[in-house]
Amino acid sequence: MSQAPATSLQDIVSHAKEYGFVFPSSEIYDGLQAVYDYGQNGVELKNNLKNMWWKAMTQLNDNIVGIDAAIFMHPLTWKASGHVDGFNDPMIDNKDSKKRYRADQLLEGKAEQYAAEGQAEKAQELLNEMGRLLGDNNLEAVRELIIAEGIKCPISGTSNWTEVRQFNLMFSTQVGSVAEDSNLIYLRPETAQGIFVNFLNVQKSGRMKIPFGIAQIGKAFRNEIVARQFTFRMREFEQMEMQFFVRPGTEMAWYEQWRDTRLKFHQAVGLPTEKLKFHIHEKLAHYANAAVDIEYQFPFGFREIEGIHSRTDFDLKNHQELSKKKQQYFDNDLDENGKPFGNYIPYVVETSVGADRLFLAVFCNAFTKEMVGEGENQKERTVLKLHPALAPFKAAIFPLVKKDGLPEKAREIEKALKTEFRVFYEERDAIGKRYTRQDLIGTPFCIAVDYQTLEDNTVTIRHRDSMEQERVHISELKAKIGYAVSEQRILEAI
RNA sequence: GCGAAAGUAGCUCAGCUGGUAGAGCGCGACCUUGCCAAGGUCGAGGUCGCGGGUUCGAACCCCGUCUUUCGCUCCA
Repeated sequence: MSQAPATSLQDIVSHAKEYGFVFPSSEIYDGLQAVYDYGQNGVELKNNLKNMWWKAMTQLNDNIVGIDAAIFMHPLTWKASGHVDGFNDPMIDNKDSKKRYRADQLLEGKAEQYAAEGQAEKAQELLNEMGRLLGDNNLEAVRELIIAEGIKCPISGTSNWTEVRQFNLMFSTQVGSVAEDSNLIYLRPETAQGIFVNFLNVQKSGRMKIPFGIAQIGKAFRNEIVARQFTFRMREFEQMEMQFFVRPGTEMAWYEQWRDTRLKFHQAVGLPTEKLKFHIHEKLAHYANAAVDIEYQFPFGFREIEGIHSRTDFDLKNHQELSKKKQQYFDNDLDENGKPFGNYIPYVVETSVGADRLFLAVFCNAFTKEMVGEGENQKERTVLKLHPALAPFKAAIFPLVKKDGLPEKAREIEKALKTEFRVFYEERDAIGKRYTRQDLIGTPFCIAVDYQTLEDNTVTIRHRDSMEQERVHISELKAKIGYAVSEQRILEAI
């Protein structure tokens, strides 16, 4: 038995394109970097994943409801979230080493050096000056300050710096049909804020009691410095986020619970335990007091597919401040002294999955090259071993040959099944070729209609992963396929 | 943004020291065919990423440009 051939990301990218899962955006115009389109099979798989997530959140938890907020939001939203101030990093390159640094980090490093040398005052002065210049957006002065401080590139040892440039995380656009009157607004860089600004709307209209959650699936947009690794980093991507509102002080318990629940979800959709791990953030973002990523082992290494963050009351507190609208909740539950917990701004535990990353993880995991057959008949087979509930097509129906009434019989079966499952009918080419085509797109079952079918109404079901066949009566098909492809199997495993 | 490599049929790729483009698979039609990419016959499909230059002549040499991949920088 020879070894199964190694698979690379390149194989997966090619397969995704060849079989209608993912196409490069605007390919006829040479493409658009870091943007991809989902094809006829990709959209099915992605929709199935999104649907599983939606049900895992809203159907399995009676205290979680969903919303669908707009992509456009009031500009102050991004002031409150910290995206305007927090993610505009000034960048500078060293011309000799070609290394890029964050200008503020270079200056902070220098300040630390002063502090270590006992010149605390000088260190503070430098930081103040830097803060002032960055506040004024005076990038040229920041560069001059770096040069004046004699900061050198650790690699090249020179001060041959380029100008300082701003890295813009958010995409902006104009709202208002007349150019002069229009306002600059941003395409949302995360869906979370659509949930936060609707926190009270949902809480009041749904009579929600803490703890409760709001789930949302939607597009978000970010400028990436580099876009690599296929759909792992895209400028336009889709998030599946759930913000869970809790009483302050209870957030760590909920954080741990959601961390474990979310891991189970990824296992339930078919990602193997040994390819998943937690990665705990040591350095926390400006809004979090605890953060962990669920990482999947892609062909290019372990990478984040989901983040679970304890966001404290950072977002709601800032929205309250900027909007001047109270974001408080009155908690009627009684504390240990028998008094209501009363008014507070809830703490938030966030679970945030990249739909595209989950898709890529599931696709990479399903993509299998294996050797089948014995001796001289041994050959390579490529098969997408998707969880049956996620597969674009649930079953394919083939008449063994295109004559003698077999196609008519097969069409009858197709008609009976198509209202329940997405099925594929094909009568051309040799049946082996048809089986192979279905393997390539991950169809779990192939139903073959042969001469025996005409006599006793039985067909063969060929199983994708084992390639084994079993003969069943036509009347059993719905139950047999239905169980295998049911979402219930996934939801029960969470 | 820097460095390196690549761009030829739907896909994977070949194409020598410059001489008007090829294979395999796939695709379409027909014939054959009783279960794992089956055989046969015929057929469609390419201004060789784009623009310029050198040359009698460029897929090939030179310059520019775009796109992709890998590495570095960044990563909420």
